[in-house]
Amino acid sequence: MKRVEPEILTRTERLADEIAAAVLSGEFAPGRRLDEAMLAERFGVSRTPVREALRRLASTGLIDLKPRRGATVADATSAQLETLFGAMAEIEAACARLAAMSMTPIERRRLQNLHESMAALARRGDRDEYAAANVVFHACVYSGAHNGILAEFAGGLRRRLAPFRRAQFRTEGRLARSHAEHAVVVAAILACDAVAAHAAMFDHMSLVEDALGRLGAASRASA
Amino acid sequence: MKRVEPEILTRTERLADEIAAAVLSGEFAPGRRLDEAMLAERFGVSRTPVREALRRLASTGLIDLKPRRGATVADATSAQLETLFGAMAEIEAACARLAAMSMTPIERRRLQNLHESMAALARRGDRDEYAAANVVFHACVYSGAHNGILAEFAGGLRRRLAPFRRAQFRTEGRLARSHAEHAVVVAAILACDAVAAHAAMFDHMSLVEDALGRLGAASRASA
DNA sequence: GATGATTTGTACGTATGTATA
DNA sequence: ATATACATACGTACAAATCAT
Repeated sequence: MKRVEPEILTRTERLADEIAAAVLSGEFAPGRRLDEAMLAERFGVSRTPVREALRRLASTGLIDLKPRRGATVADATSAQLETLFGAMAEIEAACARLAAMSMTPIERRRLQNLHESMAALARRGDRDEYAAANVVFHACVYSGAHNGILAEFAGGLRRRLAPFRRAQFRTEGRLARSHAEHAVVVAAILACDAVAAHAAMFDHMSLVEDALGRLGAASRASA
Repeated sequence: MKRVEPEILTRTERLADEIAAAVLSGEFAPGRRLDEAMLAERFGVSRTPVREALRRLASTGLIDLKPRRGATVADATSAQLETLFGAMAEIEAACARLAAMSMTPIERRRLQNLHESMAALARRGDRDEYAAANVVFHACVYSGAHNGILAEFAGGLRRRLAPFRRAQFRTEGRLARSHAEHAVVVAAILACDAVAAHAAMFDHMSLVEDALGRLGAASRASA
């Protein structure tokens, strides 16, 4: 059996995840200055991966980055972040719609099997395994849409938002809810119901945005 | 009076622009490997700004970047026309959906005025003027969606498809039909009917594809 | 399948620009 | 306003992984 690619994570990527988690947990408050030396020491790496992680996070809008003036934690209300999540929801929903219409029987079967195998992971609460399987799940939908351009867009957005998505599975009960939402998506796709697939996927993606919205509201309230 | 910030450009940013220009001009063909040392020598800088420029370009989707395997120019131009048009239809439809929900009264008014002014152009059969106005019309919908990322995607697709779209308004009666289709889109957006706006725009874009499909079939038949 | 060449990932030093006293 | 301190942008060296032979 062919294994999915082993998901190589470079130090920069892990760092980006950790910094994002620190920001989302509120440890690094909005407006706080993030200087490279501090981050390097704190996470036990040199400044090079720190720099690259900061660039990556800046592209998602999580932090602001000005030349020669360093990085600060962006206001969680940053329009860019909201925009990214909104675009992601739209494009994933479009992929689900197309997938419902044009997936082959084999692709449908594969999606179903994958979804069922994820039930065990959700029950076990195995966050890492579930997160990995989740990536495959969504990739299935992309490829099932049979549109390389949309898949490319979706993949690009997913990469940009990866730190938030990984952090998200840390919240309690998220796995079970995610799996339940997937079930609705899968049912609609298997039933070839394009409208329902669109709606189900849109809902699923919107919940991530909700979590972030609550975070932003909380930090605004405390200010 | 406060001046806008003087826009300091770091070496990395200038490099990203130059590399992007080389890719878009076709000098760096899709699929081509972009190794850091080559780029560094060619543009007369060290590898550090090259690396950061590549990270930045990867986040826009212009190049592919895999850990330990380097960068390649994203294979976008090899994608089939059908896929491009399909993606375009989906994204335009998504923009129309969002626009129906979130356009401001002023934006709605502007869209309506523009649409009405295009009626005269369609009646006169002024293809060039109509085509120009058509670009503005769709740009209105993008900006009305209030999502910069989707607008960016839509604009990029429109640019890529521009050569194919130019021919389309030559078809007899196409102007009148286009305007009639726009009318449905505008009505749905003004009525804040998200579902109808999505459907109307999707139809509109699909018909464009159809027209081109017939054109392609005709040229193939004559070959 | 092993080995060497090439290229990326990482560490760290230096210079320049920014902010502060 | 000038100087001082400090953080960033860039350059370079080394290590590790990939690929070509």
